[in-house]
Amino acid sequence: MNISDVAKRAGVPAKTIRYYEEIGLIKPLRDGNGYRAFRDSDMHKLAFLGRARALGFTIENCRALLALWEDKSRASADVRTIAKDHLKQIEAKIADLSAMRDTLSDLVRTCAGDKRPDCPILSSLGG
Amino acid sequence: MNISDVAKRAGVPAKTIRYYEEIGLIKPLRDGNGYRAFRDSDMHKLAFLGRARALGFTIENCRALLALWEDKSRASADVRTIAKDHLKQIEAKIADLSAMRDTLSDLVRTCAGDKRPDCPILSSLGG
DNA sequence: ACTTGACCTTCCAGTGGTGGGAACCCCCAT
DNA sequence: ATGGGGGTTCCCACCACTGGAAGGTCAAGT
Repeated sequence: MNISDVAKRAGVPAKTIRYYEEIGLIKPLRDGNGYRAFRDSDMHKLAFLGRARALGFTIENCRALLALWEDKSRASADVRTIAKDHLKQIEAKIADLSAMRDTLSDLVRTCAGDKRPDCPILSSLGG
Repeated sequence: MNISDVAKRAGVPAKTIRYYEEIGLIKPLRDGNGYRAFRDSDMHKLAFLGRARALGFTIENCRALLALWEDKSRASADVRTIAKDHLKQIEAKIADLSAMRDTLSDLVRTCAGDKRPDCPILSSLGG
């Protein structure tokens, strides 16, 4: 399989695949002409990575998860720890954004939004 | 005022202040020795920027908001448009993160997290 | 006068995870 | 032989900083 085939099948852009090879997440073989030759196992890894990234895991977490996935004698506790930590971070980010949203929607609601210069949004930012 | 004073007072790191000058958000004067000499107006701008950034506005939005803040004949509609757009983006991000959180918390809940290798998290990522 | 230490300055590099594009190679059909 | 659509490496850009090195300046203490 060439890179564009595996990109389509795994749902990961070719550029990203090259990057993942560069940082050692995958190690595709090479054909005589220098082209990357992807095995099914490479494609499965890439699809795994695509799904993990879609859940917001960092690359380093992905690396750890991939290693656990490959390790048939892993303890699910190790996986769960990573996922739980990540979940916590996501929840923290949601909390931050929700606070911003609340403040902002208050400001947007109280701003007339007309031709006059009076603006609670600017007043609030001005202190 | 020197940079560390204004940093403390405006609540913006000195490094960030230098960066804001570099990209033209503020234009502090200079003393004979080359030190930046901040006026009160510079500090107020920096405090404004700090609050806008805390609400998640991009630098370019901050630049626009700052210009409107300075413009005493602005229309509040222009401010409101920027804030509303930004609010929409925040809400979109919250939606994305919430979807991740839901999926992740399901997976974390169904994972035993013990010494055994069976793991719904990895199964889900594996496809 | 000298030293110390806390400031200040500029400049350069790196972050994360791609995306864009240049310059070049390879293969196949016409 | 030519064209087009693959592939390759390499470097730059993004966003908004952050860290660090190398060196100038200032005020206080000895």
